[in-house]
Amino acid sequence: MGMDETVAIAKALADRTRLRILMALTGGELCVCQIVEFCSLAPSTISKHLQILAGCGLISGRKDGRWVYYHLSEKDATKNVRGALKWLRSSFSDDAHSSIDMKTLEKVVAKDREALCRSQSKK
Amino acid sequence: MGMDETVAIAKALADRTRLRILMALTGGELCVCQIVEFCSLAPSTISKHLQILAGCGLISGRKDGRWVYYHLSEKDATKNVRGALKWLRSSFSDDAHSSIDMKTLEKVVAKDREALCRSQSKK
DNA sequence: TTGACAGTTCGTCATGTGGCGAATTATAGT
DNA sequence: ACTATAATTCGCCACATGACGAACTGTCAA
Repeated sequence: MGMDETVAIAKALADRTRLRILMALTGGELCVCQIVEFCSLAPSTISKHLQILAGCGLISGRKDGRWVYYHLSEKDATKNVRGALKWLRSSFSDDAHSSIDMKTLEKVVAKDREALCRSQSKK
Repeated sequence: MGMDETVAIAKALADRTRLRILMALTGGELCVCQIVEFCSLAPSTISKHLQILAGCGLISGRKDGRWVYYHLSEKDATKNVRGALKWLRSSFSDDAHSSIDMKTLEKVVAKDREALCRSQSKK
């Protein structure tokens, strides 16, 4: 506990891509391939971001077969993490751009998950 | 407004020195030379940190003669900044290390301000 | 007006960070 | 067992960041 934890959390939040991931996860858990599609970045890049977010407890992963689903930490999180997520939620709620981004997300979620993964492997 | 502001705030918080400055300022405004002493870093380094914190509205400066005093933003801050500061306050309050740091700060504040500046110019 | 000095800005350097593709790991289907 | 594939890890590169000292700016005192 202490300042180092706070620095780690702030570092995790100090990146646009990671904030977009967290914002996307406010709608519920997502598969890695969905996050990759949403962010339009390489799977290796997204995986690294997810490790950073999970490393300080902001998100948690759940493995289901070949797929891994990530979700925001809730009750299980430290008080510090919960405070950070609370700030983020209020920040997103008065963010005009978020709503545009959320539409992008809806399109991704609407796609069939298997078709999505197949389309990624073609690249 | 929006995500860019949130990223800027998070970047500003993503550094141990800047967090220590913010923590110190929770006790009220401080002169730059006091912050320099508290952090044990070069004035140019501290100045840069203060510009970053002020740049996203977390702190404000007040010039008084040759001295500049910085303080945490309050009512004048955006909702986003106020949310971030609220998170930080709760974070500092359960930080065991903060109390040690605050004693360091007390010693700095206890020193005569002019004597402090003189001792710095000797270096 | 000249000198001293608080603070900022500038130039430089070492280190940290985000991006990608290639290689690796683990799981599902044939 | 073998192949395909979701995800992670590794190695690399370009760029951002934090540190310093030197130079600059503005203000007070002699």
